[in-house]
Amino acid sequence: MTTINDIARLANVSRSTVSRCLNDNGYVSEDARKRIMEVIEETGYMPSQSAKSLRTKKTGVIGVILPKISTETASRVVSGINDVLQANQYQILLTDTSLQKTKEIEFIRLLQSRNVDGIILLGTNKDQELIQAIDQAQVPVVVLGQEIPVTTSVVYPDAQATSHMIEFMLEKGYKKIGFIGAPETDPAVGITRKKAYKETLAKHAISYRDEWVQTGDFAIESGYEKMKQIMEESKDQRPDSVFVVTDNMAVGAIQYIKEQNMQIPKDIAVAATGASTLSQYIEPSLTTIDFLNEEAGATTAQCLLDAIDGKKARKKMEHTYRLLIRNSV
Amino acid sequence: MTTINDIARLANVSRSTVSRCLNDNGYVSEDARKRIMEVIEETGYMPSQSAKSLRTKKTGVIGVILPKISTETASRVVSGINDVLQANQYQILLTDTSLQKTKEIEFIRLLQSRNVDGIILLGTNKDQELIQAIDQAQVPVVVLGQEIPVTTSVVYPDAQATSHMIEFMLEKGYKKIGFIGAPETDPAVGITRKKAYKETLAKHAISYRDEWVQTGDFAIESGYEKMKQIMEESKDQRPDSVFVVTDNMAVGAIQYIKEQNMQIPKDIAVAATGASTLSQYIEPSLTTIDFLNEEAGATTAQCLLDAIDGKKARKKMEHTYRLLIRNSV
DNA sequence: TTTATTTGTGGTATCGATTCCACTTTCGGT
DNA sequence: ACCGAAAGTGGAATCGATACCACAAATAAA
Repeated sequence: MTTINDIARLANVSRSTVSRCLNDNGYVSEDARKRIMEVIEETGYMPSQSAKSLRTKKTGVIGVILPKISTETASRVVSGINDVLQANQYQILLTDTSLQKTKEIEFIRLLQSRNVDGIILLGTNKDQELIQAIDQAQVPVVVLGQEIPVTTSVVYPDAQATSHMIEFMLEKGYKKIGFIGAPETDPAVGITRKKAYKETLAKHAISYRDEWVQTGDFAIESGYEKMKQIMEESKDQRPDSVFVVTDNMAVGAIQYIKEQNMQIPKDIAVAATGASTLSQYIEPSLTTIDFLNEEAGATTAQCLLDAIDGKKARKKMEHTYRLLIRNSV
Repeated sequence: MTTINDIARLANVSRSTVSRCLNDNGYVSEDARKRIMEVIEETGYMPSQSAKSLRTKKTGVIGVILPKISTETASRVVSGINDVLQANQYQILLTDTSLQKTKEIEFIRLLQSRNVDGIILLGTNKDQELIQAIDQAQVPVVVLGQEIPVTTSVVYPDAQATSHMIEFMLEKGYKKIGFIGAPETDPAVGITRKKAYKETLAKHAISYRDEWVQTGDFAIESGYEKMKQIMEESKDQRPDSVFVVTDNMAVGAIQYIKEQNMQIPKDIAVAATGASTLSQYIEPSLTTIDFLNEEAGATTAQCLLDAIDGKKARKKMEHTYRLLIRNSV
């Protein structure tokens, strides 16, 4: 591997001059610059980032912690993050917790030892240990998807969007709205959305029925199971519609409903959250909440870059959303 | 930031001893080890990877070059890669070319300047410049998805699987099989699969008809367009089935067929490639080729690790596949 | 007891860059 | 013709680790 010393020797200058030339700071004569560039061209020299960042304390690398990469939401978010980072000459160091919460903390430490300039965490919980790890981090950390007090977080408008969708269903004439939620370990999805569902019903003086409400685990199969449970446990008084907190579970729910030879949305309407590709092409196409994941990722990345540049606002940013009205409601 | 020198000072030893202790090589007394560990615990010290890798020439980072991360195939492959790498203490440095071929070469250089220990490239072409860049790389490069002569490549059994699927269709009684392919810039998908289609027809003495064959651009919409073209250009003698080289385009094709009020597979059967989630839940569920992307990613990662360990076989590995027989054929 | 060998430790060079400082040369202004 | 500033360059310290080497102390073998 050729180093800056080789370049200096071949171009007959000192390595200080080469460095100055490459970083465009300080004075370098046209003559010297030309010779240096030629030698670099010939040798195909590339400066060692390890050496550079040892000296400058900057790596140009951002750590990203994901619950699961092979998920449409995650990969979309990463895509948005990447767009912004790449435009700013940063690269992504990827880690995947496989949904293990302890790994989130582990990776925050690992990434720091790898000298990343900042960390983006797709949040799945608000555990005290996690908050502490974030608080103690030596580099900026921005969280997407959960509101974390000690740092900047970009959150989805879970409450607002859920409420909006429920009201849309009410307007459409559905008054017996069921709900398939997620575990409370995930505050944003598990708690906030359910709370918004309940509150919106209350606001419109619609009674809440326990047997219409179930909690799934994000898997498509779980949507199927929970829908089945709702229907079986409420034979006397069935819901006329159901709001599901993820598209995937909604797909499972639809599968069950179809198997029972019921019509969507005539016999039972289904609304969901996520705007997955699948939601668009399933039969019937799903009315769902689009959280614009790429955009959210981009925003998060921009927040991190701002934080790195010292504009540490430690703010909470609520992202936008839109309702995709299709054929399931 | 606390460094190894701080630890040495606080534990009353030299930094050599701290290093030996941390890397478990050379002799360290129980007494010294205990003191060092205590100090490390107290300070939360983490060794700087920049310094470490400047010295050792190893970063523990693998560069991954993707055509597009927000794609089910890519994210699945990355998931498989990550499983293997994480188990071996490696991290992924992610880059995304947004399908620009020049960026592949750019990233090969960029990743090297970032001192990655190896590179995995999800191949989209076999251009001479790319092959040259791979050949000149200073670190092992393993390519997935295209056969590149100068290095180890893991390839999907495009020909075999396509042929298998066409024969399955023939057995089912479809003799007028159309084809929606991809551009020839992608040799594996664009050339190999089409060649296998033609050869399999020939083998069974079935004539090939130009107006039943179209080339799309991977997008769902393009599948729709190309299916439309086939149907409109062959009004006199329509195909009774079509093989599509990606699931997404098949989804588009199905959409068009449904719009024409034709039945699948009764009026026209559709077979595809990719085993996407979508293919499973669309109506009718797609008969498709599953290339087991996670597994392919894992295999590729393992090949790279082998290459890093000096077992540079420079071999071609053909991955497995399976046919998923569902309801569209 | 003497001689090897094992165990334990610190000193120092090194990896490949950046950056500050000192020094020389060139040049414009008076 | 002189002086001060700008332009151009190299030397040396530094970043935070590793690893080789020399050496001392403890232990084992003769």
